[in-house]
Amino acid sequence: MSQAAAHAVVYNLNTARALGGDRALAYPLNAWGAGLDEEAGDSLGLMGARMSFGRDAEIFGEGEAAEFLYRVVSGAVRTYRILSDGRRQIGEFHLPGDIFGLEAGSEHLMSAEALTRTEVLVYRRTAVFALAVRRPAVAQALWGATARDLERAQAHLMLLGRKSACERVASFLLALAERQVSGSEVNLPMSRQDMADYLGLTIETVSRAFTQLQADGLIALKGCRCVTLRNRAAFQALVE
Amino acid sequence: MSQAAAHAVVYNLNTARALGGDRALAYPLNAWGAGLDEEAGDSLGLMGARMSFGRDAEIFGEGEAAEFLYRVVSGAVRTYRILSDGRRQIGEFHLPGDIFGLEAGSEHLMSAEALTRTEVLVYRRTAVFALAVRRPAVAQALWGATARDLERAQAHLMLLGRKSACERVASFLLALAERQVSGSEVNLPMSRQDMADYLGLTIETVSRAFTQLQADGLIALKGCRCVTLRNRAAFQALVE
DNA sequence: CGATAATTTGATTTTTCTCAAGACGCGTGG
DNA sequence: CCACGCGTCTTGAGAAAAATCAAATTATCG
Repeated sequence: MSQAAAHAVVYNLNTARALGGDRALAYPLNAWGAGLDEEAGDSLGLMGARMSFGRDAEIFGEGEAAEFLYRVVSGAVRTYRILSDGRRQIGEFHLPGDIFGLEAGSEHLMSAEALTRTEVLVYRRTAVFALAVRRPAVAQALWGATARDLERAQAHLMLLGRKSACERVASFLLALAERQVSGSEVNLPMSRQDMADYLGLTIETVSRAFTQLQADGLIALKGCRCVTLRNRAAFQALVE
Repeated sequence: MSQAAAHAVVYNLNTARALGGDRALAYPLNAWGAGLDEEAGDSLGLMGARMSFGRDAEIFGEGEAAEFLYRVVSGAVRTYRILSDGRRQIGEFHLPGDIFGLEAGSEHLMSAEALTRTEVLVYRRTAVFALAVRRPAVAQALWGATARDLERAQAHLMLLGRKSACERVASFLLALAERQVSGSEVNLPMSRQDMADYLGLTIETVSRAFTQLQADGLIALKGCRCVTLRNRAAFQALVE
């Protein structure tokens, strides 16, 4: 995020709910434990500043102070790290409803960029933490968001450790389908390169996996950014 | 955990601090944010039941109800999942001071086993959550433990995605060294197979990486469970 | 419609896995 | 104290998977 943009956010959050706009939110923060559907979002008493980012715009960078928490309203976000020799590992893709930017320490350990034009709600970290002290519901929501991030990172680990290229791509598509509302038609907001960097593969290997899955009748492609999952059972078998 | 053992724990926790034994604790739960050293452990007002597990004993299994949180007192723990065809992916190794068993949902998504004879403190999940509602320090500690778990899972992801076998092993050794108090001498509580299943490699490849690192003068082996890290600078370069 | 970027496909090389055998370490029992 | 046996670790050779390098094809956007 640029310094100017960051300061704008500070101003907005400090001037208390100046911006509104929490109404379109699809997935609320959740309470302790398994109550993932509870409408706790509106009870937070916090209203994020709305910000908008263009395609490939940086939302925050590795090493920056972790001043804010973010919730995706529309669009999609990738968080990633770059190794010294330029290799990139994408940690997670964040879709509408997801919270990102949570850090144990005071600095961001990853960078975040918008995949496409993306709107986020921005919450001041200190404000959220301060409120959490007074309101258990906020503390619960904060923990729940973090625990779900952890769960997703662990699922990602299972992909990278011991799966073949085809299995990784298939698992990825299935997980994406389950996060999107649509039925068996999945829209891919990310490029093949993004997928490759998420799955620990090269772009060519990802492409070949798509070709293979198509040949096996597991998917159909309507352009390279739209996939239909056929034969969900075979998918589950490949993925498990 | 056996049913008998689980019930014993329920009993102990329900009968309020019957067991004591929190005094030897090395690393407390921490507060919001970066205050990792804060002595918040004693302020929790929760006293875990102490349990002991032998080598390879199951602490909990995938799919079981997540009734408890665990803190390692001594020994070491692996959490893992088994894929349908028998491949095992280790999610994390937990050393003394670490909290494990945190779940967003109500079921454990991984299994946990003791690597060696291991002592843990066991906290009833519902008790911790109930206390967190009344005491912000407990909520903070809970969030901090979860956020650090997330951080570690993300670091693990960076290892698996885009690194060579040697880089993975070197990164692993360095991370382990940084978690242990000792200087450059690292004790390995896990087998080569455990490391392989953590790093997404085969046991042979891990062994060859050790041989390579030794040939390059980056490590020295005193038996296969004790490694000395020479040339920390070269390590950092290999790892970054 | 044309230019440019993204994706797919092909040929070859590198890395890691697999299968096999040998060495080492460790605990047990003589 | 030493020999034996068993499990773990290391080493080797060949096979498989994915990476790399290169080119063709397809999508995207002005």
